[in-house]
Amino acid sequence: MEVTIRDVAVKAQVSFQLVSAVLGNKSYARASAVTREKIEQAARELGYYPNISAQILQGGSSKLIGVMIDSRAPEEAFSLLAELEQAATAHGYRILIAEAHDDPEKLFSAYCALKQNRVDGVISLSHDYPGIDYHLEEKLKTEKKLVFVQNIREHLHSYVDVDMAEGFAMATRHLQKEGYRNIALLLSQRARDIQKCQTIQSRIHGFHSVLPGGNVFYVPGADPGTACRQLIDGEFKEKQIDAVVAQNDYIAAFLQKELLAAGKKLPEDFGLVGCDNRLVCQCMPLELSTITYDRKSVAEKTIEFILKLIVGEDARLAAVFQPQLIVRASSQRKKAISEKLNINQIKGVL
Amino acid sequence: MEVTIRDVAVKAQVSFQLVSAVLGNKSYARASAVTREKIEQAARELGYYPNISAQILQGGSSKLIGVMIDSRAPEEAFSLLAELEQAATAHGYRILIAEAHDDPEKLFSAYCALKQNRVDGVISLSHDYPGIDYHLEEKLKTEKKLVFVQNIREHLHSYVDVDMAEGFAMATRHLQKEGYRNIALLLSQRARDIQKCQTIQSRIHGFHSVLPGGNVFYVPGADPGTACRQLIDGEFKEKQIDAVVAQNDYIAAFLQKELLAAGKKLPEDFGLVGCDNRLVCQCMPLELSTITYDRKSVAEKTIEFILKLIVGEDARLAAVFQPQLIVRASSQRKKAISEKLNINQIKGVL
DNA sequence: AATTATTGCTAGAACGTTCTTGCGAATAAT
DNA sequence: ATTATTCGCAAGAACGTTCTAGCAATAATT
Repeated sequence: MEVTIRDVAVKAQVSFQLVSAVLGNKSYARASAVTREKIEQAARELGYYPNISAQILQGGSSKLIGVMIDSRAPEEAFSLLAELEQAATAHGYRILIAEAHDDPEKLFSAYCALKQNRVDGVISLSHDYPGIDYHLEEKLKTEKKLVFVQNIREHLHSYVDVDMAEGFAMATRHLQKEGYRNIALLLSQRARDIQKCQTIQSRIHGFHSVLPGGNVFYVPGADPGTACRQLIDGEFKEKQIDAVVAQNDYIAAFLQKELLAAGKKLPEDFGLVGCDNRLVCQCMPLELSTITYDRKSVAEKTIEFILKLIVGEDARLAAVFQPQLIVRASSQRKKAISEKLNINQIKGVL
Repeated sequence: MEVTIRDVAVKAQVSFQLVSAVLGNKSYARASAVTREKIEQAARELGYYPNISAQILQGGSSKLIGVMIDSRAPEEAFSLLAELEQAATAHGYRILIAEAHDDPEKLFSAYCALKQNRVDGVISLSHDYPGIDYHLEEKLKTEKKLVFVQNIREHLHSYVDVDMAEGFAMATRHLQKEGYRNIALLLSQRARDIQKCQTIQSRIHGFHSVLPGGNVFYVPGADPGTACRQLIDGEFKEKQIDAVVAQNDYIAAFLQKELLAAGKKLPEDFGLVGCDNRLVCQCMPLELSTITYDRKSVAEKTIEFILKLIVGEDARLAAVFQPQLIVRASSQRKKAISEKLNINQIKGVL
């Protein structure tokens, strides 16, 4: 069925071991130019390509990098995955995905599955599911070739992270400078109950570093629209909130929608900053300001780290990227007031 | 280093072959209850898990399904990938991803890489890159265990598709019923030059089946906003277009944004239907009507097919799912007029 | 001219499985 | 009471590689 090294050997009339040495151009391969050519031609004619399983079995590498990801993760995770894929292929590696739900047991079994498939290294991409990776870390104290992306810090393992605390601080300061008086933080409820969630905590921390004791609200991921409406009529009015930094762009977008429907003048009455710089920012009536980072850089650094670990570097590698604030119309109060920009521009809507 | 079957064997004081038989509970394994327990306990204590490479080598299956995907593909592809991942794990399989750019050579090399990794079957997920899969099909005439998703039909291989022609026809008919007089199709430019692109052609075909000779426009993916603005001021005005079915939700969203900015009364003056039912539909000021399909069903059918092919079913399997039209505010002209719905609702915007 | 190094190759062993065959002992069928 | 059958296990071989060792023949060094 399968073309093996032995088939090539008989065709080239040499030992199969020599074929292995030549085709894998090993340092110990000592073959004359003629035999070399004979072998290569035979391989070409037979359409030989090596059996990776056999190679792995005798001690080789799989050239596989395992990625643990929650398939129900936010879109960001997948766009990061795409970048990881790109970076990995650039170095001759492939990505093996393992489902990693928010259950620590499943996460660990995903890890085992990856190891069974002889991946050379593992990347943990599960976002927003706190406690889990911590659990995993407990179990994985001995694992060296593991990189956490955007979810763990100050632990045993290597990681690549984005300083979202700073990102949210930047956004809050920006809203202050634009003249908003009462800025709140709007988070997705999904993560509410979990105190240890790094991604949530850093957002809160960054926000409170600028506005100690500032209001934090939550909307459920399931129906953010109605929740926003209720907030606008209720707590926002009550506490005179006039600007929001949102956990992600979609929450900001839903809020913008409801603010518009409630008759608010934007961005004068209410300022908005989202997070992630998704496409939705640019197609909203008032383009959304947002906190973002360079996904390509993060992915490349992650691959760089895992490759270093694979070749045996015995260190805890860490990198933290600085996020970036993209200022668009949704938070430019001063400009809007001075230029009466949006008032004129959108006046004719209905 | 690694815990092998032999380690378990010495600990349980049996032959390693018996360990293999018992742990893999083979039909030919005949062991007494006591030895069985001894073996299992030894395995547990040593933390044994099988070496897949060795299993594959002796003829076993990798329990891997390869997916060829363009990592720069639209988000839909990745959400489908997530569903595939789910469905595959439900059957004990894992997903191995291979980068598949729009270059036929690279696509083929991705295929080879998957085969090298001994995947049991292959799924082609590359969207919107026409001609490629056709090329691939040429090269892969002999490959049986291959399923195309949403990009090829009427060819040699098995496929799962969505009848987007019908979807776009439905959308067009719906807009007609709502009283729009001059409906256009708005496509993404990226695919314009390629005549053979199935996904584009079926959209056009569906649109023209209802409106023969209806206008088709294109916007570049890079800057849809400005393009929409130009269309509104130019050709839409000229040809008195008053409704659009868009290739995807984002194009529809950008158009809505620009229509609002241009002072159009929506949905009375202009009707909009998008495609894919992404989150953006629901956070736009006027929620977008959209054409969608059940990604979960498509993914599950795909996995069902590939599993059938893997177990040796020698047939060309095909499934075509019917899309679904989700009607939201952006196309409900009659309702808006009769209820003066949005006029009142959004009046206060500025 | 004798020793040593190098070249060009073959042979053996190992990686960790699974499957087939074999072989005594216990059990069942005739 | 004798032959068949099943049970409980072990031994051998194979899957396709790579790596080390070894052995001639030739080339380089003394």
